[in-house]
Amino acid sequence: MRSWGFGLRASRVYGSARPAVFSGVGLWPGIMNQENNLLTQLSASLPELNKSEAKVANAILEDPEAATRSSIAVLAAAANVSEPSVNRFCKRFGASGFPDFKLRLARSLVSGVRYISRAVELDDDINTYPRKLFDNTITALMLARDQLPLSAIERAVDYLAQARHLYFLGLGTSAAVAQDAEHKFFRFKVPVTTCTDPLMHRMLAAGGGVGDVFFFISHTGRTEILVETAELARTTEATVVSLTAEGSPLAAASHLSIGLSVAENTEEYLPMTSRIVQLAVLDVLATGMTLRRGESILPHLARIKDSLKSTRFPSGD
Amino acid sequence: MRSWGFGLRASRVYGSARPAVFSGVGLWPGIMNQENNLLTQLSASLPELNKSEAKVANAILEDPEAATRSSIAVLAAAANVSEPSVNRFCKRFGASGFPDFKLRLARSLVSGVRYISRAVELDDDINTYPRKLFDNTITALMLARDQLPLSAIERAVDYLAQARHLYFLGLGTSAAVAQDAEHKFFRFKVPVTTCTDPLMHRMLAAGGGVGDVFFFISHTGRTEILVETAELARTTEATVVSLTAEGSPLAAASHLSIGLSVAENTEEYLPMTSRIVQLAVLDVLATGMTLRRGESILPHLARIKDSLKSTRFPSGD
DNA sequence: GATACTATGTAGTTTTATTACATCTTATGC
DNA sequence: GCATAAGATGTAATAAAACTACATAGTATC
Repeated sequence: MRSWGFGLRASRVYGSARPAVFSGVGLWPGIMNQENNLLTQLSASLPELNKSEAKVANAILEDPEAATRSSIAVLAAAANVSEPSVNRFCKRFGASGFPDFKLRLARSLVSGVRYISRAVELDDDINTYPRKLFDNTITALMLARDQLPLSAIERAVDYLAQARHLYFLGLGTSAAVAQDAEHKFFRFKVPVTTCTDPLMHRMLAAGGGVGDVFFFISHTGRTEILVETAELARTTEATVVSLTAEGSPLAAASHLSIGLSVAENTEEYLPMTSRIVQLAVLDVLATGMTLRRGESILPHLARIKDSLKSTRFPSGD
Repeated sequence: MRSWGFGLRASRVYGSARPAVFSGVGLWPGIMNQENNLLTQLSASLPELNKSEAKVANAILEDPEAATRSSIAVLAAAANVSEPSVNRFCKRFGASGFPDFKLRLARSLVSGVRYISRAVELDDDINTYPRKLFDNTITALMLARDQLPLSAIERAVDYLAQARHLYFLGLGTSAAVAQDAEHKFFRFKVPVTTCTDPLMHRMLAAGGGVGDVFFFISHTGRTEILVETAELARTTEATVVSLTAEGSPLAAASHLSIGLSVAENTEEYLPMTSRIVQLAVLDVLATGMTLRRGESILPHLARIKDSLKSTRFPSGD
């Protein structure tokens, strides 16, 4: 018998039934993450299933919505298996039977990420591709959330909170992320510098001193000029922090690296999910800084926010 | 007979059945808002129901979770009514029968608790606040995904695809979003201009002509200078598109508005979720444009992507 | 108080799901 | 390469659940 890949194995003590693939219980009702989403489980355990079970799984993945409305007979016919096979399939996934399984499936469909194969196809239309893209982004965020290097984040907040001058440096798509960071961190009464000129980067890095924090942002972590700038900054008294791919040259060049492992679909031509995850992490850092500063910073933040009021048309609410 | 409060009345033409209390159909399955949440409906129509139906409704409201797991017999017993009464009850609420009703109920339960945003508290620690922030972002994306104004998006893609020159204009946090958009849309061989200087905005807008598309990005849609610029652009032959709050002055000033209703937590001092949703929508637009251009654009996109290779340290994979 | 209509329940029917068991398939040891 | 055993899958019978037609009880109205 094959191993299950999650450390579960068949125990032959209690009878001849195969082990449940998953019997996960939600944290609390309504909150779903990738791990307890039925569809995700289904496609994840696809290779571990035997022939007829795989047929059922595929039939469900094909049109999960329809599956929730079908009777066991209809689904069995769609999958080309017998009704008991469907029933066994349901039990393997922790359900008490087919109706229970349908219920779980229905729940997963609501909050879950619908499409398992998420690449946009050339013949997708307006009803499919926006959803796929959102689902990809959501999935990436869920993944990142669950793999967040919390200790690195905590240390990064330490550095940021103590910084006398912040530099956010990024190129290409990451330049926009750096700009966003600037718009966030200037609120903490720290001078923030962002720029996209790599020569300027070098000069800033060369002039780094105590209290300066150079924060590098790069999806790949392999852009030569950026890595060189980071190395240059490290020869000074400044602190070098990076938000980049785990184990990349840029990460190696930094005092502290917040390692992300966002798998940007290599088939995609447009950078999508990685920068959104970066932004979310920067939100975390900025919030961490707010918490570090304590209540005293709140009036200051409020003042900054209110300063924009007079530039706006009054709103109804 | 009393009126139902939604303009529905009993029509005695087609037989003696009482009218359905609600036969709302979601845009597509999985989309729920307060109005078509079954529990909300249930308690709302409680006074309109007759005795046994009210008993059933109460039994369900008492423990909706249990109701989704019960058989019709169990629920009938719990409500002290007969099974057909439960069945009729289900049909009155638009379901095809009891199983269908349970399915809808299960979905409602998920979506009911789903849209709770969890605010960060001052005493949150590293184990709680990053997760809260990610969850809030994910929730915002799910909400946006489910309320995406698809027809507006489709029309926006039309405009963008036909544009001879694109201008992405935004201020503050939205400036970073505009910059990101520039980094995406230049790939389609269209001249793209972004800038953050409002005087420059005005001059650009004043010079708008046929084929120019001004794309305004603003969370509130109420920033005066931006709205004025949009109005100015509209006096020219250019097309004005906006990605902003539904029903805002900026939306009104535009030929086409992609209306978002991201409820940025007003207690928050840092802009967070709104810009991420904006970015995701821009991803959708860029993808829509790719699809519109068809296969022929792919080599071009690949060339642009490959152009960066030589700037990077070689990677293992 | 009779009438007509609505509401609710009973009993039977149909549909759906589950179980027990038989058959076929696949892996393994000799 | 065959025998054996374990597993996988289907068949058929059974049980459970849901639904329908119809009967009866309740209620409002004249």
